[in-house]
Amino acid sequence: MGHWLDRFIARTQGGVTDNDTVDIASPFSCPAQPKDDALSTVSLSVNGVAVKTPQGVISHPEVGHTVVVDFETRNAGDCKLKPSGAWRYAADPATEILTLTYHVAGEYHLWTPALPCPPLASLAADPAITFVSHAGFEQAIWHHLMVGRYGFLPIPVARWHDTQAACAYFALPLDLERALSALNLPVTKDKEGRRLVLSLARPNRKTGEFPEITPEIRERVAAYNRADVEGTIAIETALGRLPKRERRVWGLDQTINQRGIGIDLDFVHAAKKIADQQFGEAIEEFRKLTDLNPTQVEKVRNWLCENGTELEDLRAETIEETLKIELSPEARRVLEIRSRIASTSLKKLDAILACVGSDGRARGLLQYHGATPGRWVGRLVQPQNFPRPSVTIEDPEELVAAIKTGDADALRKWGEPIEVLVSSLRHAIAAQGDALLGAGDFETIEARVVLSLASQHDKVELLESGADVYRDVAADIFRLDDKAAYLAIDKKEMTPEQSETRQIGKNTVLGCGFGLGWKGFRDKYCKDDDSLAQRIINTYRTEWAPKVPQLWYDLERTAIRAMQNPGVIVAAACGVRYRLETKAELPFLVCQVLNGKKFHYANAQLEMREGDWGKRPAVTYWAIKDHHWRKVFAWHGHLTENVVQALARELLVDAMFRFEERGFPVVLTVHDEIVVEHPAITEDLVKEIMSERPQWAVEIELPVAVEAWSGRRYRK
DNA sequence: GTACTCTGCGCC
DNA sequence: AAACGGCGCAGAGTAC
Repeated sequence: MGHWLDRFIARTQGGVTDNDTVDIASPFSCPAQPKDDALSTVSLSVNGVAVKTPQGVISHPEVGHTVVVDFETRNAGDCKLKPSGAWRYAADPATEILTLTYHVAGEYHLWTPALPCPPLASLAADPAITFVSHAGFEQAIWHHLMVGRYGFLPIPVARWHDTQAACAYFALPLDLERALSALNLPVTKDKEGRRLVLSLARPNRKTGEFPEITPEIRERVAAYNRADVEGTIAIETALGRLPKRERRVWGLDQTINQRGIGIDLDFVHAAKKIADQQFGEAIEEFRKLTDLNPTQVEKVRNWLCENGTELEDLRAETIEETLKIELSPEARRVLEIRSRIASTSLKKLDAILACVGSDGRARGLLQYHGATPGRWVGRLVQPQNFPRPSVTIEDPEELVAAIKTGDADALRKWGEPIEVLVSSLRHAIAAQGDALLGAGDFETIEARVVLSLASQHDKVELLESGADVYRDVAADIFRLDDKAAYLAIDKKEMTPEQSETRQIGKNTVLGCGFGLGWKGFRDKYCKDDDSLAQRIINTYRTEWAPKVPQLWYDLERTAIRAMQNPGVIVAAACGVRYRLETKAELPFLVCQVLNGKKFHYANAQLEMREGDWGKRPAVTYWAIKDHHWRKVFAWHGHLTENVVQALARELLVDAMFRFEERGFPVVLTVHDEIVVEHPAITEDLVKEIMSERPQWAVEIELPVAVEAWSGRRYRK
């Protein structure tokens, strides 16, 4: 092993190179259980004037430098928190604060908008004080209401700590209640309080008036409010602060979420007008034929069955196949409409309108460390799953101009109007003022990382040489008659069908890299052909990339050894290390990748499992799965995927910091893609900034390739 | 009304 | 020597 691995091990001998040190203020230390009961504290400390701590006596160095805050609010208008997000909601003039509970120096205090509050004001003014809250809501309310309406001083991001970000980092549930429960901390379930707060944001059905906030109601809300502060303190005490580098990443996340991304509202309104009209017509026609809604899956299936067409499901692919055979005209029409209507992508237009601010920017679209290995996940508009265009047009502005006419017929020269709209959805995002968007993505990054980690260098080189391995694999899967001709097509000249075939080849290479079995492959790509699926999977594992399966099994063995030896760092051949640690009295399997970045498997256990190959140990952990906190098996493919995604995320984060340092504000990230907004951004600059490699990538001989563009509008 | 499950769809 | 890729959202239907 005379290569990078030796150097790596030599460099890191003696333990974990830990970049995970705490960098802000002092650890939080105050009792999770208050001494006083809720109501006495509430009534005795309204607006910060505590009986035991008279106004003016609170001196900041003695309070642990920390204030834990939680707001209860309502909107006596039509702005809803969930679709609008915290920033639009907080900026809405009809949003009002019901109560603010804050905890400082071991005591709970209540603030309401009625009175000034000198102690709270001086806490906000003191740069040494950190404000702690669960999620970004409190920051948004502070900015728009406490500062904007009540004259408190602003609290910059650097002075906030987010317990939800800590939950995300440790791969715990993000909502307060389930995070507490996962950590075995006491959970206060105040369903009545919750109902009360919700009811205050709804007008009375008879009178149409919003409920009046009486002192009694406010007192009840305050009790509910206090429970959330208690919960936030409990999380803070259990998890502490983010490690240094992650604290920086979170700070960048907050900056991106708060700066928002530019929206072309004229475009969105016009697109929505066409979409509503087209959907309206299609649904009406569908109703005439079936007396049903196209979205009623089970009922539509029954209707089709009664009309002579039996379908196992109504997925687009199934419908596409069915349309190839002979059908009654009615059934054909029903299927055509259904497949068009089923795409809910155009709902993004509504999602954009719900969360965009009065300055035309949408905020809060990303969740820090949303996935186990640390990638962001999308929120509100879900900017990470914009449809890839099926209709491609040289100049987006021509298409945008056509959509802005609001006339569906203006789109027909490119195709069916709904399909054209779906294809153009990304263009709703646009640079503002004289700025441009610049975007770059790391080409085939996951395949490169997994092959590099596995030391399958011949295939890394193949990818680097620009060979289209995806098309190569696709040609095999679909047994294309003229493979050479397919490989020879210029990528930009490919028909949608040819691109789609290539996309399947891409998914295959990715899936195979992460342990996809032949049955899984068969069900996805070749339903009736066991032997083809077996052949392809077998070829990948034994001929194409034989070192990759070794990587899987090594990672799994290493994780199991770490589980068997609590506290001991166990390294895999690729340099990735695992250790079973205890955090908040729970076992966490910690995985540390090549640059020191850690990610976590909460409540990890070793379990003997009966499989096809006899009884063997398996790692289990707990994660949110289908909205539930439940046990999950960490099988080899899963462990490998997590490691690869963590490394890909680190490359991305490094590049995001480089953009910011060079003055190019990042406005979006989509896993392997970064979007910045600046008048001077160019394709070449994006490539230059993103192509720089960190030392670890050089050491594992991981080449990065960046595909980039710049322009006024977001596009693929 | 709210919470949950299921189907379906989109991206990486 | 060997499985189940990850993620969020919309809408329908159901239970409470």
